Amino acid sequence: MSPIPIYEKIYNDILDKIATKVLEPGDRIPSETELASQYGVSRMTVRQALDQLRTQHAVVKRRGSGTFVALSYGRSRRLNKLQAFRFEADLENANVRTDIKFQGRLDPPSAVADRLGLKPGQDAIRVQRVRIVEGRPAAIQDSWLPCSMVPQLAQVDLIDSSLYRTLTELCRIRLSWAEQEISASAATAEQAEWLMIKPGSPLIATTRITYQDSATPIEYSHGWSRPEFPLIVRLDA
Amino acid sequence: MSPIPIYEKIYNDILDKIATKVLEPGDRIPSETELASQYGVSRMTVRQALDQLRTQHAVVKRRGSGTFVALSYGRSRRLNKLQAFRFEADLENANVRTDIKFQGRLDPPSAVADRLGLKPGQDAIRVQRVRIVEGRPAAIQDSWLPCSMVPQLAQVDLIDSSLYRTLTELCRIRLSWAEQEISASAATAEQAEWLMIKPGSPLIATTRITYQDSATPIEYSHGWSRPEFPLIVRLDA
DNA sequence: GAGTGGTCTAGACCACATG
DNA sequence: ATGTGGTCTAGACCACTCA
Repeated sequence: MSPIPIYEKIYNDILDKIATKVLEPGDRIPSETELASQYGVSRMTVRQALDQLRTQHAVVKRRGSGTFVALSYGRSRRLNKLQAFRFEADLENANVRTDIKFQGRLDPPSAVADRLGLKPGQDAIRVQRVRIVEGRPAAIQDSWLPCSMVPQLAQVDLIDSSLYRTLTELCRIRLSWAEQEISASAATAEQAEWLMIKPGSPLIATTRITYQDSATPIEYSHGWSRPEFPLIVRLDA
Repeated sequence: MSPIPIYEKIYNDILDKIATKVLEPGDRIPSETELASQYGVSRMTVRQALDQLRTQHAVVKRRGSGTFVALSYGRSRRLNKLQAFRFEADLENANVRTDIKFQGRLDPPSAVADRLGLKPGQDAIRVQRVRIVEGRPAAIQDSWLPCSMVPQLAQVDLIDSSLYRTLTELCRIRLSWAEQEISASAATAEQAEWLMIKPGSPLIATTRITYQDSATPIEYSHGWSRPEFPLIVRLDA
């Protein structure tokens, strides 16, 4: 069997057609039977591709009527995908710079060791960054990772200053899921200085644990963003 | 064919077994082949049930090894489900009271009319509430709804003070999905008074549009919560 | 009535994990 | 070597929508 499943190919083909505007929001896509004969596969295989598209809200199915490109596709999947970890992902056309405040190996505080499941004596790597959008400081990101899993991270230059890209591309680590807590806080003196705002100003405060697989934490991080950079979440019934 | 699909029954059966601790986190559930013969159905039907469970993170599949009850099931699906709209949903054992500050029919400001897709002259209903948890004010919720869709809402008593329950149970409206923007803000004088905090204190600020179906808005709302009541989001690869 | 998606069958071969 | 889940087939009948 070919290395990539057929339904994956069908899925990608349709996603491409949406991205390149061959299929536009509201358009009907070929019926399941039609796609099956086009690709020379059985209908169940086509359905597998369409199910995947539906889960991601790329298409909407209407029984008796057809399958349609979702109206809102392209917007509104900001935070539900792990991809959103890349700070840049939501700011595609923006000019993003990064100021690395600290990067190195440390004995982690106990709160960090707990979240990462580290035993006493095991080191962690801390990466502390300020993200700058269009010349203005926008967010502070403070990440901790188990040293044993990514030893090289203590010295290496981050690809594009992106921890996400460095982990996936350089360290070959597959990020799987994350739990993120979102709150608000008043800027401390240091945060205020880094973000060029007044101490006490409200900030979006996030805490995140990212997992490699169902239960192995790979990153524990805190973030503080200026309110002009809100998070967007899509909720489903 | 029976009114409810077979895979739905299998799905519910397994979910029940998890809820009643017959199956505990980490346990292996019967193999697909085994379930197929137990229920007297084909394997594809069983897979449909299991896929549904996996999408909801109730189970984890491991190729060559089996299907297992997820370790974290029960926690961590807080904000991803529309059900989370019920303010109480995340505070199950907490004592929640509600102070209704305003409930009635109004000519909506243009920002509200825009989001709800109202034409000039069409009224809206505003419901402004303060949620009180364990005797302490926790959040302000300010909702706007199209009067034409829920005219009775102007006078009726909210079921349990829950807009979510009133809409679904009394108005028979099926909420479908929502887009929520999360930011932070400093408490105004009025907000500070209602929440019994100091003016200028940081608050979690949310803006939400809830839809009845793929594109019909039914609610536009703002919320301000004290930071002690963070939101939790699960992100997937 | 013709076409669509929803459900379901009874098989098959494969890649992978574990003993 | 055995058993698991991953992929796939070539059909089938049903419920629904729309012309």
